[in-house]
Amino acid sequence: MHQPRKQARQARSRVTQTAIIEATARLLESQGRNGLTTNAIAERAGVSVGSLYQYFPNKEAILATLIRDKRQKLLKGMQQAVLDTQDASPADAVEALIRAGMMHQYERPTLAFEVEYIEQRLELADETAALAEEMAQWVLATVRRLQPSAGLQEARDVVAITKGLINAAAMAGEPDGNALFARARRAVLGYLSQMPET
Amino acid sequence: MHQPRKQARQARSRVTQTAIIEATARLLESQGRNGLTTNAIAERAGVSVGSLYQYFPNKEAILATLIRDKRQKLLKGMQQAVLDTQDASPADAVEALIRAGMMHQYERPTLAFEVEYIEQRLELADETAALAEEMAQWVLATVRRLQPSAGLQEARDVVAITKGLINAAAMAGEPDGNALFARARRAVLGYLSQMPET
DNA sequence: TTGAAATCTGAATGATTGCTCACATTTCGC
DNA sequence: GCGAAATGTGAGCAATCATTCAGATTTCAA
Repeated sequence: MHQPRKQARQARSRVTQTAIIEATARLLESQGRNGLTTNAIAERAGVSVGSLYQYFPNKEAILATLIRDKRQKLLKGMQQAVLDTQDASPADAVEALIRAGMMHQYERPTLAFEVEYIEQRLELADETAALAEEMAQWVLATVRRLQPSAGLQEARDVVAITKGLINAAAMAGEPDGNALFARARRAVLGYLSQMPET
Repeated sequence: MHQPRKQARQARSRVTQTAIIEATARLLESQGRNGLTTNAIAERAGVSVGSLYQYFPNKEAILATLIRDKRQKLLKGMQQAVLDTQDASPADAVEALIRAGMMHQYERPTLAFEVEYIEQRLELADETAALAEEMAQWVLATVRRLQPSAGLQEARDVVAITKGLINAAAMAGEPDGNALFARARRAVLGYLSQMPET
């Protein structure tokens, strides 16, 4: 039984690794989980099947890595937006956060949807939940500047609402990211403005 | 080559047909698209594999039928809600519509999510888009009573926002449908209240 | 009661796919 | 340059799965 290679020492191995992940992403976008065979990944990445197993113990691990990468980048982008707007007005801060999160996903909306679907059925559930919770915390911090009575549930809802809009736009093949952003902004600000007073 | 049976004449055949569809739904809920093999469907339905092919030309056709059924029921439920609230206040009408659509999906939220995923990658795209558009029209009619300036895009967004909240709740295993409804109501009414004045 | 149509059965088939392994090629410190 | 470590190769194995088909069982009109 092959153990995946412990450490990549040469530059070319990192190139291969990246190629595999990117090939996986592209195949997911174009074919969904159906066309995603190990042979297809290898071909698309321009390497042989064997190479996949030098870096990943199995197909699921490739997906897991891809998903982790995506999630990590999304989180970083949102953190950055929060930090960048500490001196801005609350409304601007919320806007920037939406824009950061939304645009990040909107760059590859189909991929974002696939990733979300796969996450559910992978052993990543716990890990993903933890990351989602951290994301909700950052959202909460910003949202509270606008609506101090907001709680974690509201933060999660803001994320959910945004995701819903992105997915719908992706399925409809909607091209205009800015129009989408404007509507997401309305949805989020509208939701927050309806918070029960207490 | 087997042609799927043209017409079911005996009662037992309808029982079998229903059992196959329901078994497919249950498997989707519990295992996702992975565990969904024809043999598993047959076993769960308490029939033999051969029987599947008496009623469906292939596996995809089973899924297509399931999806069509679900969509049809959802549409009917929402139409009913609209008709039932023609004399009610605009706010109540919107509420009833949300409740009808949301609760229908929330009964089996995991299945709803799977169905939505599969729809995308099946040849149902056009058919589904048509149904979605019809749904949007019904939503629009009701939403306009509250916000006359609303257009088709807003109606679609209302649906998307609600879907986003349902999916998030499903993934989190949220048990309280009523709390979810309250938040969906806030989100939708909030979104509509932020409509640009014109 | 009977026989033809309807329905059901499940082992067998062929295609697909995840993964392995024995070997080839490339890199790099010395 | 040299050799060992790192990296890459791809035909082929074993498992899985959608689908078929020849025949068994059930239904029902006459």
